[in-house]
Amino acid sequence: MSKILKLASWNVNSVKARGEHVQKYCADFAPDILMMQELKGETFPSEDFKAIGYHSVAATQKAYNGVAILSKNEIELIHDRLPGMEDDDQARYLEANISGIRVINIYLPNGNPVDTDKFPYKLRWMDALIERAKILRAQHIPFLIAGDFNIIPEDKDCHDPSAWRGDALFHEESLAKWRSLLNIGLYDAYRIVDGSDEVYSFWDYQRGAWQKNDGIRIDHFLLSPQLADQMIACEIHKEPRGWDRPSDHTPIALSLKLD
DNA sequence: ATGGCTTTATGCTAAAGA
Repeated sequence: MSKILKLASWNVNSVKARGEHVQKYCADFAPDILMMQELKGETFPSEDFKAIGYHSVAATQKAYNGVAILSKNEIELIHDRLPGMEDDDQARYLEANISGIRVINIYLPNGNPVDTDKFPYKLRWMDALIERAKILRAQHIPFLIAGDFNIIPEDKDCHDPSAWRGDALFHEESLAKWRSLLNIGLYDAYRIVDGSDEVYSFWDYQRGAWQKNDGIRIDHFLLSPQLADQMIACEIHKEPRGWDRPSDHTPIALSLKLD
């Protein structure tokens, strides 16, 4: 009898400001694992999630960044910073074993403006992620990388490609690193089933972007080959973006068949 | 007129997000 594991990833844009939304999402969708990014606070409200049946691990810092994993099953923390970026003081990486799977939650640097140090930092971070993924592939560990990648993979992943040319999210150098990551043998879960076009995961708060569906797909699940075989579904849950005082991102969800 | 956000913080302006 096989079991289904439901995972989701969501950039919440402050876990403090979005506490009720996260609780509602957990009640509605009941993910076994929820990965969150942009917690934006030094403390993580683990007790609030324990009260609804979730273990949690978090990497936090004051005001910026921050990532957390919630799980109904036990979590074995492996790394709370990206190997190869030991000097990085930004909270952007968690790696853990859950239910026999290596789960990696990332908040990949934005990289804008591209004429500042922020862009090379993004590229360096991606290089380290590629190296980490190569090691896990070589060890034949079934793993997935989920989170806010701050990468628009292709033209069809944004409403208006011309508006994003040269941006760090759509820059040739960023996309080259993205392709290197895929070429290790990872699969963009949303495209395994060739998910619908004009479905995005982020809409800017400004210029009526949500109302016009002027969005971008930058939140992703990358799967190692074995997990790609076990995938049942991958979909973007648009509803939370329409809630009152929402995050500017909406969750992406993945269902896996476990042996 | 049209579209002028949202969050955090040694706070009342600035920085960051994307």
